[in-house]
Amino acid sequence: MARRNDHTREELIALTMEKVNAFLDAKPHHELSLRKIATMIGYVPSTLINVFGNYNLLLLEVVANTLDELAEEAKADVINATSPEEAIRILANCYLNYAKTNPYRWQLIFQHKMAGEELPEWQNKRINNLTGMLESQVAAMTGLTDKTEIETISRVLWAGVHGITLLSVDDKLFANSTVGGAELIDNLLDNYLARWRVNTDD
Amino acid sequence: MARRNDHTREELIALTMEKVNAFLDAKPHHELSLRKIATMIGYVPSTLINVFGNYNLLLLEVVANTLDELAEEAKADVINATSPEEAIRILANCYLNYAKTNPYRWQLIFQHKMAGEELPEWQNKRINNLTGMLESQVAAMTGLTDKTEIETISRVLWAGVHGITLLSVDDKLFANSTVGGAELIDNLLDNYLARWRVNTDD
DNA sequence: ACCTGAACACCGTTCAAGT
DNA sequence: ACCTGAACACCGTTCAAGT
Repeated sequence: MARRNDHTREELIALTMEKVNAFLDAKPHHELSLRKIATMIGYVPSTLINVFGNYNLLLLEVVANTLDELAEEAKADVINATSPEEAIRILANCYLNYAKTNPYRWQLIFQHKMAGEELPEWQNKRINNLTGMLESQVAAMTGLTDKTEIETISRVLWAGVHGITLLSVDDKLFANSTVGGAELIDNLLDNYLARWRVNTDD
Repeated sequence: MARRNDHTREELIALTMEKVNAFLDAKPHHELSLRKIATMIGYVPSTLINVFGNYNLLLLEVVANTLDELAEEAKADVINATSPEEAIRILANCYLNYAKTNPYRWQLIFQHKMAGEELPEWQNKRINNLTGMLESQVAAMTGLTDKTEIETISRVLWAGVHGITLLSVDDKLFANSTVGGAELIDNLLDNYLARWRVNTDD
């Protein structure tokens, strides 16, 4: 293949993201490779290394895209909430639904390892953005002011929903009955949140 | 290397498990490879394929070993429980502690993918054995008889503890404060189990 | 019949050679 | 100066050749 200059650096990034996301709509990320991506976009592996630094950083870019998409959906969904508790429930179901409809992209977020390197600051920001949404609703619902307490409750909720989603997407619930992820999330929230629920009859 | 017959098939399996477990005490499984294992035990890659079928099945054997070890520890720990709720708490902490002390072996259980092939029956048995321990304690604590309800509660507990453990081992809790896995598990159980706790003052 | 060396088709990354 | 072809050091798996 001769020297190519059909695309700018930005176009190459966009093209790569597009093709990788399309691939992850159908197949898990462990069937993907740098060389396959290079073929998909009509360039050579070393071109991708040139643009992204290495394969790990390319995947991190994909993860960033996915987190942005998830955050957008979450923001669009919580608008309809009429109470903080409903907002928490909407966020939890949004998380499960996103993972169920985009299993391979969602799995990549958590199966992606930085292999020694530090997570870039912009990635931490993205995650703090998501956890921040939850924390503000927890604060509003419970009326608590202690930061550590709000953080603890938010982490428990997130870990719980995350665990249910994970086992649900991986089909590792091993339930003999037909208990699905949505029912488990309902059960978790019904009972865990009961402690802080303000009596609506007051 | 000349033809080797120093070990029986069983000795080769035991030798492999020993070396792999030792490796996973220090390094994550994604730094492991069939070829490295072969070198470790002084054999050739194709010998391992001959014994285990393929690399995936070799790792599955390691996972089985780990699950057995975890089940043993869990069994040894619950004996000291003076109530079903305490048993649940012990099981949860045993899970977290095992994962914390053997992070790379624990990660392998859930990061290992069968790549299309079905999970063997003996592996399902091992997992049912572990979830069964939890279900019987949930049944004892709540006094519920509905199988689906017991299963739901058990799955929520497991997913919750699993999620907390996962984020804790991966250092993905992103907590600014010093909230650790143990505190989160306590918080989850304190509040989630409250609904079914029999008043001890009665 | 059983075991394995060599070959095969991959992989991510490097860097000298070309434009 | 910038881009990339070819090379490098890996990977899991196959199977013909050897014992």
